[in-house]
Amino acid sequence: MLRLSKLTDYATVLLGYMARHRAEIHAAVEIARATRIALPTVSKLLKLLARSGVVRSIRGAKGGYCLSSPPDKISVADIIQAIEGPIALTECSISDEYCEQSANCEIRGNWRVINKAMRTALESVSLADLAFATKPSAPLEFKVSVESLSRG
Amino acid sequence: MLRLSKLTDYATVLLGYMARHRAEIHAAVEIARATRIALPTVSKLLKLLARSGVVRSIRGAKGGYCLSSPPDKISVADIIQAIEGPIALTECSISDEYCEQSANCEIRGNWRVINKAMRTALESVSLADLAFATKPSAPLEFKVSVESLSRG
DNA sequence: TGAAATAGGACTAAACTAGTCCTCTAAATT
DNA sequence: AATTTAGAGGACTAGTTTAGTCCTATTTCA
Repeated sequence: MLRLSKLTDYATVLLGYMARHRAEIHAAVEIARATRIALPTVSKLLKLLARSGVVRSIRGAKGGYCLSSPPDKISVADIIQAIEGPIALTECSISDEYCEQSANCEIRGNWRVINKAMRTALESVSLADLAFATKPSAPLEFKVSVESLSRG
Repeated sequence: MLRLSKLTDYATVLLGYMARHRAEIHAAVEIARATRIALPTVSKLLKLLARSGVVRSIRGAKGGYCLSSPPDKISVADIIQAIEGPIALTECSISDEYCEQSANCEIRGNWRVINKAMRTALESVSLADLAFATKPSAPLEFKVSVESLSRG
């Protein structure tokens, strides 16, 4: 239903914690305790996030994870992509398969534009926005402007 | 993966056909033939679209379906909602359940803003945009601006 | 060397999706 | 009135995906 997976939701929670306690190395167990997300799940998520470079892992005793960039340099799009793969609303926006019908492809060409806009929108919101900007005095601002995209 | 369902994709194809042949009543069989989507699937989709008022149904012999408004008055958001239900990236943006942790809820409060922005974005693109605006001379324009939303 | 961590991947149950099919109801035609 | 055409509504199924767990290997510290 145009829904993010639960795991991505968890990932933002867990990265939010890391953002609020930056410059420290956090073991998976610690993050699990702090966020009350089950340890195996936290582990899995951190591994995914590490693989795509959102967090850095330090192996061995006293190891753990830390954010690989400051929270305002990590976008929501980065997080989603780390957990769910490429952001694309429609199938053929990723895999450029043969479209049986030109009429359909017209439609899908335009879907591609919408996809692009979505991605841009999600790229414009940072982990810092998610993790910190919750004071009533500082509402999250959000602006996207995607114009005159030619389809390709 | 933040993906629309195949069915929604089909729905846009089939509504695109209807948009391009407006002012006519189309039986499900006809639409199925024209779009090369299997009849039972087309039926199912049209029923869903009828239920939420995107198309109007005419029962009985010589019956069929037609768009209930002009293509530029039907938004992509309408179509998605008809097929997939409410547009909300995160779970608790719909069902306002109890959040175990205030830290988590901060994050989720901000998700709500992003959801809103997404919805606004999808509301700003019409079926007409999808179905017609594919000429290289007329690229699909797309502009969203969501600012200073205070969280609810 | 032993303990503490992550890496990587296998595995499972539950949920969802896509797609089909069946019966019922409504309207038009004859 | 009977017949035919077409939608309404919902049940059902196979296949896929998601969420979550667990196991084994590897790395690092002490």
